[in-house]
Amino acid sequence: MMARVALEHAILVSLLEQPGSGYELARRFDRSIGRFWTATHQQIYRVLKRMEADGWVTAEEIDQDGRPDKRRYSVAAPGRSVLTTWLREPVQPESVRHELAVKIRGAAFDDAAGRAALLAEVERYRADHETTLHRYQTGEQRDFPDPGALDTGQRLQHVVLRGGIAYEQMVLAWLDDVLETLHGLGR
Amino acid sequence: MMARVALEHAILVSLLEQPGSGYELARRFDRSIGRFWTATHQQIYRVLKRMEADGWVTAEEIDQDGRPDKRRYSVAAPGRSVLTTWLREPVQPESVRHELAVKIRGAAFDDAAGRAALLAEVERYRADHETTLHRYQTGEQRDFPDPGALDTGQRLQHVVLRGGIAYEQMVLAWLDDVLETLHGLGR
DNA sequence: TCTTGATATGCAACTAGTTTCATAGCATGA
DNA sequence: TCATGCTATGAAACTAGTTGCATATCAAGA
Repeated sequence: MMARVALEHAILVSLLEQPGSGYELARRFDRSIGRFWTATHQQIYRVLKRMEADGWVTAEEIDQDGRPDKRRYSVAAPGRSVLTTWLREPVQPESVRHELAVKIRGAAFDDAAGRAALLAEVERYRADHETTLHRYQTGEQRDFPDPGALDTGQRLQHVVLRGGIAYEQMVLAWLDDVLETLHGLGR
Repeated sequence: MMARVALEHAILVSLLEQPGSGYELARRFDRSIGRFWTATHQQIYRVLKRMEADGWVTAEEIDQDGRPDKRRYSVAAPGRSVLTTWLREPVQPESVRHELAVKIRGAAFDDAAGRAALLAEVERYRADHETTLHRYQTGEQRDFPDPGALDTGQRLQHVVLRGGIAYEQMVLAWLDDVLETLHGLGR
């Protein structure tokens, strides 16, 4: 039993890369880690409590002046061994929840007004992905200016980021195809 | 409240395209619909019961000789109006759960043996995606041999399938990049 | 004959994830 | 001064999704 769990492992990786508070983790899940694993702050706080109780992570209270205190978490030895065990297990297929694709097929059962509304939504959605792509590309130039001079961890982070960039570029090209197809229905 | 729900909507679209039993839906979710929305047969049977109770779908008992009876579901008027309402709501960002990406970043905290094991997993994973791509391409040639002569529903299904193909091609190219990067760490 | 596998449906128990609400200090700008 | 927004954590209630088990028919092959 157990085996796929998942959020725990993403948190362990993130804390090994850089210890931090629940709040900081939530922001990372909105940014870098969130590219391939999403989580709300509620879930993160809950899972961190459980991981602390199980001895996978340790917490340190940090007084901050001007701001509320925070609890900085770090990975403990048992957490690290949980992670390495998990790393050697077979990779599960990625799971996709692509609402837009469902809506596009659903548009066949709506009228012209509905398809026009969908078209506008696709354009908004495209703009969001364009913003995301630019953010990734800016991050790449900032964090990996000299790809020849990276250590192991940085090279692995870089190849994952390149995956995010390739994904966004693919999505943008596909959305152009979708827009053209939706326009073509009207003719 | 309510609004994102989701599996219900994917089932409504699938049943509008073609009425069918829970079992048949589960197979479609393993194949075509499953490209962008996954669900187990348990979840599908449970949601179908609820949708039937809410009057979104109607069921018809079908006797089959040689096989167990089945219940064929069709979308009823209230279900159709639920769907069109949902179609006009803003599209939620797709949610990605990409375990492999977490493991790649995690590999920075494992030893050479762990990275070698990951490399083998990435190769197996790549073979799976190659199979998926071939299945999509075969399906495309079978279902859309003449892209000029398609009705609205088929054009929309086709553009979603092209998205699946573009996704698989992008994944394969990225996995080659990952393999090269993992090999490069050993040198 | 016996096993395996496909068709076909479902309950029960569990785990994961979301939403709503609450609290509290300080900074910034209108 | 007042509203807004960011930092920071959390409880409670709910919804969604997974896993394990159970059942039954029939076909195909060992």
